[in-house]
Amino acid sequence: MSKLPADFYQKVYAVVRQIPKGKVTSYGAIAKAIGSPQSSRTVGYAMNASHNLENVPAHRVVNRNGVLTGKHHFSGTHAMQQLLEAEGIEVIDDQIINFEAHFWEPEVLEAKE
DNA sequence: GCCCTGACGCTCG
DNA sequence: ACGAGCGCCAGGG
Repeated sequence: MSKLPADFYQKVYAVVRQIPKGKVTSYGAIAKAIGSPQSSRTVGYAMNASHNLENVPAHRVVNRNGVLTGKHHFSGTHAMQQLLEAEGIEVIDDQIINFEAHFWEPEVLEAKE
């Protein structure tokens, strides 16, 4: 029942929206938080749709290497990097410096079966 | 209804 | 240690 694909998106948005300023997380962490650690790809896919939502700071979401893999999908070329730097996160060559220090692990949402 | 693509991640060579 | 390939889920043509 609550396993609808659309629900998957909502979960992703919910987690990303909870990312505090100056913090970042990875697709895999979100995927795991929503109960689908293997759906890391789908998480990124959901982020693409989240572009229409302002409540979803997609620029705070990077891959497990701390690389701005999705910056290419942003408005400009370094728009994502600019946003992260504005929050105090140092980004060089699409790579977040001290990624671990800025890493924020999302809380696991309770799946309502 | 089938095939391909995609903002990832892990395993194998 | 590095590179290539496969698996995962969902959407679009």
